[in-house]
Amino acid sequence: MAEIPKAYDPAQFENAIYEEWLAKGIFVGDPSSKKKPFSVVIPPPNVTDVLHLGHALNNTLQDVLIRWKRMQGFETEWLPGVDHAGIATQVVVEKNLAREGLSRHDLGREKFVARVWKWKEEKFPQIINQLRKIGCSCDWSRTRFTMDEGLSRAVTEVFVRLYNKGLIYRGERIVNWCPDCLTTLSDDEVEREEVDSFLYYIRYKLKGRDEYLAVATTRPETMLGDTALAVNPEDERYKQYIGQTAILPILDRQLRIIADNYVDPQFGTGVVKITPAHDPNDFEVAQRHNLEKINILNRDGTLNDNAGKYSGLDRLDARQKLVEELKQKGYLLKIENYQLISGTCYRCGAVVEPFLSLQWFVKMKPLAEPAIAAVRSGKLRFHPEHWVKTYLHWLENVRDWCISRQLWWGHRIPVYYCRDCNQITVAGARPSTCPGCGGGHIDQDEDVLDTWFSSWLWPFSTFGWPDKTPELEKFFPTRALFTASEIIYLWVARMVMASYEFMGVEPFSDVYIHGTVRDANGIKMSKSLGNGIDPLLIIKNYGADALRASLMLVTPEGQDPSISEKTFEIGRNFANKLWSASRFVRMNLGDYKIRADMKLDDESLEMPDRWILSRLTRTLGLINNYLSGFRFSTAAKAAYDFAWNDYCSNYLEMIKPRLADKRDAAAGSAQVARECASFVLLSILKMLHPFMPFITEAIWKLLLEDQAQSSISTQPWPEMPLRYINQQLEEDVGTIIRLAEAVRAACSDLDVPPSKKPRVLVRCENPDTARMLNDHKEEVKNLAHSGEVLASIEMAKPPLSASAVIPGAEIFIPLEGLIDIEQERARLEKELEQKRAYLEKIQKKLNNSDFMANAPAEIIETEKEKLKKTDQIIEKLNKNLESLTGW
RNA sequence: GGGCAAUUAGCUCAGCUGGUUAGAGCGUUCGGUUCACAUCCGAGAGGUCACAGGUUCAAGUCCUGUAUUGCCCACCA
Repeated sequence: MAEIPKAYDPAQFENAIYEEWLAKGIFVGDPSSKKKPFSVVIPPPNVTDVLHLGHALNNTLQDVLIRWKRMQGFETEWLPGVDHAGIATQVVVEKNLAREGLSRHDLGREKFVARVWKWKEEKFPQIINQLRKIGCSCDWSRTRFTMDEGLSRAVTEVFVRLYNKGLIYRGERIVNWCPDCLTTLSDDEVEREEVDSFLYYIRYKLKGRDEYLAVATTRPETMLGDTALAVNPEDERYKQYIGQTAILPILDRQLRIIADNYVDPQFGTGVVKITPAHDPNDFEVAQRHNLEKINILNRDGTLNDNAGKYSGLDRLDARQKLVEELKQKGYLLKIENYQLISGTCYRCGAVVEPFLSLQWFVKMKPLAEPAIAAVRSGKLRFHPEHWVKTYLHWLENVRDWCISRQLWWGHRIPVYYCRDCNQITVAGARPSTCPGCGGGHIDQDEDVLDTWFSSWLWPFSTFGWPDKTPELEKFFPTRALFTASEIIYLWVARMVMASYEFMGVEPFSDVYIHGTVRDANGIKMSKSLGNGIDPLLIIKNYGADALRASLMLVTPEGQDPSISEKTFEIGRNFANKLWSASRFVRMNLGDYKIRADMKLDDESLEMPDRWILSRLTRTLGLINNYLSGFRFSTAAKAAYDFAWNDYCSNYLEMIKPRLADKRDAAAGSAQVARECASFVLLSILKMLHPFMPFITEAIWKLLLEDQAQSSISTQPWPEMPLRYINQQLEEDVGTIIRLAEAVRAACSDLDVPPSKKPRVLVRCENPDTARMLNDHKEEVKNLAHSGEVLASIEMAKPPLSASAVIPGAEIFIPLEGLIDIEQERARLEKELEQKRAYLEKIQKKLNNSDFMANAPAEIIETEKEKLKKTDQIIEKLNKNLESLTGW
């Protein structure tokens, strides 16, 4: 019989095991299966770059759930894929081009897009490979990309449908403009930060009068686009000026002075310059008052001809020069320091400019309603629950979604313009002739769609929508979505909206929001900071299971995990423990062969066997509960504790002699121990498999030589009938464990070397305990690292012995010649002191008449019981202490 | 300016619906080459549960306020 190799070396087996899973087709979901479906779609990673630790966390969580459900007998489908990530990818590729001294304009649209595709062809397989290394059980036969043919068709279909329904419109609006990326940004793509800036006070002369009105502004250069001044209609200071005309300094443009409630009299001077083309508020004011909108910016952030002599300058340079001129000509009153909230491009960091342009929008209010109702009615749940507030806040205040982007990488907007008659056609395919005039001069809209316009369809477009496919039928709606909180608005809420609009149902029932991975200093891991950890490096150094188990064990539910490379030792050590324990069981099997479907003969089980089965049954119940409630970390810890403490430290230690006993007389007992140890080990492998798929599969194969063809991945999830839970047994073994601990502690305190193997005498309070201990001397000896054990109700304390008290029993360890009286006295006194403090605490409680009057009877009873027991223990400690005097 | 979360041992975190002497891992101290595992085993030290009030017989756990940290949202020029 082959033994399990001594060293746990994950690199030896991980790749081969993954290949085998693939070859067996275990991960492929079958739409024609009769089993109940359980599906998850991956949050498609951006094709911008390879995966980081955050992805490892995100995907491990999904894999744990999917593997658990697969073992539970569901038809599972975990659909993988990658996102084209519009602006993000375009920017990355442009930066790459820049190193060759080229811009995208040097290449032209077609060649540039080809270049991005090339990037995608490179990164895509790398990302897939990483997911495989991590062990993700994705259905690779259904891998999708947001710009592949099918998904592009879905995008066009959705655009056309929404347009025809009146939910997509084209309009002139103030949008966020990135002068470096040369595109519109949605509000969600603009990052806001406080910056130290200035508030400039400028005076505007009134027409035909020698009076001035002072105006405060943070962006003085925008005055070149002013078309009015505004005051609050209730502001007594300025009422008299309403309807008059002011003169714009430098350009001498005539500005109406209007009244609008938007103006806050408390802020600045109470007079606001109105620049309709470059401020969203001013735009609104201009609409109300029918003001002219003068655009002073070019797309690249330089000023245009409307700026007069400042034309051609960058807006920030122009600001300096203009302020200088205002100062010289006496228009500048003062400059104050001011904390400004500045918007910057989330991709390139450039200062975003409010910019008047013609864009495509989605009307969001009607789409938001069912998405709000879904959460209110409980059809859609968040874990942790508090995220519903974030979700609802956004949906309830949702604004129309600007979906056009002036980029080259993305889905082209399916809108066609006739050069001859200006007719607009929105269609799935380019019309050959204009439906309006029959002419053939047709241009497609130059812009592409926001990247989220494809990802909001992800849960159903990936299954073939708009076609009615068997996959869609079987696996949609999906069950759970795993993501970080940053994209609750950008993605999660929009998926819910799209699903209700096009599928009439929510896309998933549970949203699990996990934290963001931070480094040991609590700083968010990011590429730019260089504090990231490469998952592949961790896999190389520690193994994929160590990576996964560590992430699961240390990631607090719903909070950010702090992770350093050392974190992965936890998982690695645990994997090693599991390996070693399996090896130990394996080497003691003799001729016994484990079968995957092995059953236990309950009748022949001995006490430790029945105990570990009781513990196993409880643990499985806990894990099922935790996983059902998306409490992954708690579930992982329960499995970890059971495997390490109950199974390795206590059970295996207790049965060691039985396992190793080769005498004929012990054959039966030894065989039962082998069977039970094997059975529980198999259960441990199964319960750990979702968390640590590789090592559990590897050990599975080593243990089940004859059935090496089977995979643990498709084994049924372990289930234990509740009758295996045995409270009395757990208490008895609890007594044994406490006894052993007391012996070990005494020996350690008194510097008795373990090799000494001292005898242990136990004076029990009742005969049952004594009988139980005498019946299980071997177990006690093994756990206590002691010599002979003898228990009775009238055990005499031998002279010169160490003593200890546990509930229900006193322990004496004869140590003739070894014991240091003073040491032992000190031990007992310390113990006594602790018990006295405890006693005092209980007494205080019981002396409180309010407590006695109000607390439930059972609580009072347990307190009284505690008092009694502690009192007895103190008495025994005192006696044992006294017995030390005179030596 | 709003909202959300967090604050428990040196570090990272458990502690569910209030009631056994507040736990784990790492680190630390001491002791161990017992033939599964030194990626291990055993023992110990280490906590006024951020602060201040309150509810209660009883609060780490519930309420209010404060402080600190982090995140999200926000068109006051």
